[in-house]
Amino acid sequence: MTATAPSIRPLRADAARNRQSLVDAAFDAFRREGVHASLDDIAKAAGVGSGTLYRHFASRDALVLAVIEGRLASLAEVGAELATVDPPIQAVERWLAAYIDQAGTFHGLAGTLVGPKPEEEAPECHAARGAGAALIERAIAAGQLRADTIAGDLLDLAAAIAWVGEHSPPDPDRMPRLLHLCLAGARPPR
Amino acid sequence: MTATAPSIRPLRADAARNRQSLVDAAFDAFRREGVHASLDDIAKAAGVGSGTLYRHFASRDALVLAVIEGRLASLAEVGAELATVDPPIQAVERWLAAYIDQAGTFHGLAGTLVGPKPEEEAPECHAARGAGAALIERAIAAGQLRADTIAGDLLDLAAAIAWVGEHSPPDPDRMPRLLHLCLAGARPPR
DNA sequence: ACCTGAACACCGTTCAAGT
DNA sequence: ACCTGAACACCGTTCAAGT
Repeated sequence: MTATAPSIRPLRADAARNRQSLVDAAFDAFRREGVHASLDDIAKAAGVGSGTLYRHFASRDALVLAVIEGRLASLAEVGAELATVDPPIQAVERWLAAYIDQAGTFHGLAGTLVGPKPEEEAPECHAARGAGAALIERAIAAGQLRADTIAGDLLDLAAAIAWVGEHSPPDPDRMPRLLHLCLAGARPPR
Repeated sequence: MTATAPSIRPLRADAARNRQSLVDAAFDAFRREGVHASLDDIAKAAGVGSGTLYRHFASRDALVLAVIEGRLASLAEVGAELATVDPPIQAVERWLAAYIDQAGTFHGLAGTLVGPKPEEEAPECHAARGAGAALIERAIAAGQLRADTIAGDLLDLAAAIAWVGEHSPPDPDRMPRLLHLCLAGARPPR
């Protein structure tokens, strides 16, 4: 299931409006209370019946994805831009830092991003992670990461670092430090 | 709040029995459904009223801690035993592997263990993490970890690795691999 | 001192009835 | 085609009444 695959036919005008209201209301609620905010309250805040929420979003994850869709897309773009930045390992570090940053937008979001099962991974999520993986492969090819580095390991570790951030007292230095540590561990022996 | 600090006076016999039934029932439920299993069901399975559960355990975390108390204690013991194992970095790796392993006992348990706020950290949890920190300090003193390594960083990364495990398809090689990567990142530059 | 279980407020999800 | 909101099953938490 590809989570809110937009139907080929456009939505009826009122349905499109409702959908957008739900996404807006969800953004507010997630920012205030995390991704486990009450769906009922979101529907109320959007001014629609709860059934309408379920009609548009089959699951909580689908709604979360819809809310961060744009951010995931820009993460993919950033990846494309960084593809020419040298040294390659720097590009990787910058991109992963951005990924961690995005994963910290809402409390609980890291759990939506980690280890997606291929068959149920949303396309935007796949694109974003693919962009990161490409940068990692480039750094491997340049000999700046071990040849046996697994891109998924570093992506999931980045999500895990964001998760640590959700459970720690705020410390702006900590997450870059943890990221740097993980990347250092993936450098080739010299 | 130190979570289920055992009162000085022993419990009445029936209360002690109820408490143990609750811990046993919770263990089963957590193993089957993770640490977010229904507290009502646990009380039912233990054959007590739900109020009794709340009387013995002020919060879900307190119940979780009571269930893993023994495992945390043995983690502290293992730490003491490893304090003479050489090389020190090996002792650290073995202990953190055990920590990750324990954190994987129940789905959701990693979240109970990560980044505990000092003032509300349970004593058993404090003892276990202290044992790990001691091994880390020893490895630092031996020059096998960077001098600026922060023990809490490695402990939380270990919990984070266990969390990744909760969200990935089972792969027995992955978590040792991720741990090894993190430790490699904390080795001194040479 | 401790236990019970009804009561309350809340939440996710479905679906018959409406437009 | 889409929306509404009542209905259902469930859950955490409290507390008056009991022993």
